Amino acid sequence: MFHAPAAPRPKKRSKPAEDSFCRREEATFQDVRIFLVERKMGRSRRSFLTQLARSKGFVVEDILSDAVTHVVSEDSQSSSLWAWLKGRSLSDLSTVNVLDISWFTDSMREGRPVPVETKHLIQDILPEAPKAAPVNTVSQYACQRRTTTENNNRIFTDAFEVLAENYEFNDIEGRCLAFRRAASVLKSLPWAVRCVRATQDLPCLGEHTKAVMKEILQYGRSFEVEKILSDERCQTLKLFTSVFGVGPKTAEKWYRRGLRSFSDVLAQPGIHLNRMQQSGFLHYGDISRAVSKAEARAVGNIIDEAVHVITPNAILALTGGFRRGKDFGHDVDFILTTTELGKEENLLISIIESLKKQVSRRLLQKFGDLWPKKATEKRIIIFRCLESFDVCKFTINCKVTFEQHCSSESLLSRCFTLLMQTFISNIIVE
DNA sequence: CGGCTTACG
DNA sequence: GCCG
DNA sequence: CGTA
Repeated sequence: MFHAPAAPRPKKRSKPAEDSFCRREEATFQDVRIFLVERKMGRSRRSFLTQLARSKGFVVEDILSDAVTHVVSEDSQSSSLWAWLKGRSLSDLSTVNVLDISWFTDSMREGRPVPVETKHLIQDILPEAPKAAPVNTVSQYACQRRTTTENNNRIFTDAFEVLAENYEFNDIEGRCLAFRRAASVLKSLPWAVRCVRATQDLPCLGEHTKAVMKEILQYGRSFEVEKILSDERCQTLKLFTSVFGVGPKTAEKWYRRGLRSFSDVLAQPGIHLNRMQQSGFLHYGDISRAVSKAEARAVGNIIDEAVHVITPNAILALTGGFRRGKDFGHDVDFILTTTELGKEENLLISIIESLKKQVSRRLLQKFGDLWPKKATEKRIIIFRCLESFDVCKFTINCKVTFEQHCSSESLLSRCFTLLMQTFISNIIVE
């Protein structure tokens, strides 16, 4: 064990405690002026430590002023300490050493102020970066913003989307994009904008967008937007582009031919619809209708079955809007994960083949007498099948669309009868 | 003043 | 239109 | 050109 030295230490630099070194000019260490933070330390311990330090020739200040060089605290919760320090109107906090009690005890032990080391420092947790910055800082990049379920700024985003669409119809892509971005930023806010000043630090909002917002805040409507909405050409182009397979160019072409309605288009002898547009008209109602969460889950179950026949260990997870808690969506997103590298090879193709057969089988069971006369599988399109994505070792990003025409009301059949847009994305192997 | 996502059918 |  |  350790034993106390038999003889007292020959000569410590200790001074008699009763001597008063309270006065600065008599202290040994003139350039170190300590302030002890009472919080968490307590008044009695503070006064004890003050006396101790002064007895050893240290300067201890009673009040926190610009004269203080070393602030010592027992409160290791730096955020609250720094918040308190910032509240004391010191001229320059950055020149003050903010120290743990360990610096003080080390210094007492040594009988002199020990050099300040990193271990002694109580550092401010990123000078108000995590506290104040996120409150009104919104990334200019959509992928760095939260995707919210709520849109607290619909009055503005609806207006922006009208303007964006109008610029798109007029082939002004830049401005179109700008208004889409502005709408996207406002959609990401967890709060409703009440005055233009509140948009001060938001990205993608500039002179024009803010003017529109100001107008809406003031009058509840935008003159510019209303003018667009009342425009016949815009209305017609909007109608035409609502058909799957019909974009701004085709819509414009039809409009210029004098066509104004679907019947005009369908009755027009010279118009030949491509496959996409044929599907678009054929399934117009189904495509327009939202997909419910129950339908999304049902679609998931069906795909899940097919997946497990092929790769029993693979995991299919709902993602996208439904995973975020949305009740309705326009598509259904999944992430399919395989357990081993290589298992994803041809998986998507196999699943699609399997689903094709399953669709036929199920519909045959359910509508045996109708099959295959009325319910005919039309096609399966694989839109994308890529091997890329930095974040994963391997991914397949694939959009699968297949359609099935059938007129049943049942949930199961609706999964197949509506144009089932299933976004099987990111087949990930980690 | 130029750029504004990218790939596929 | 907004941004770098 | 249209879709995702």
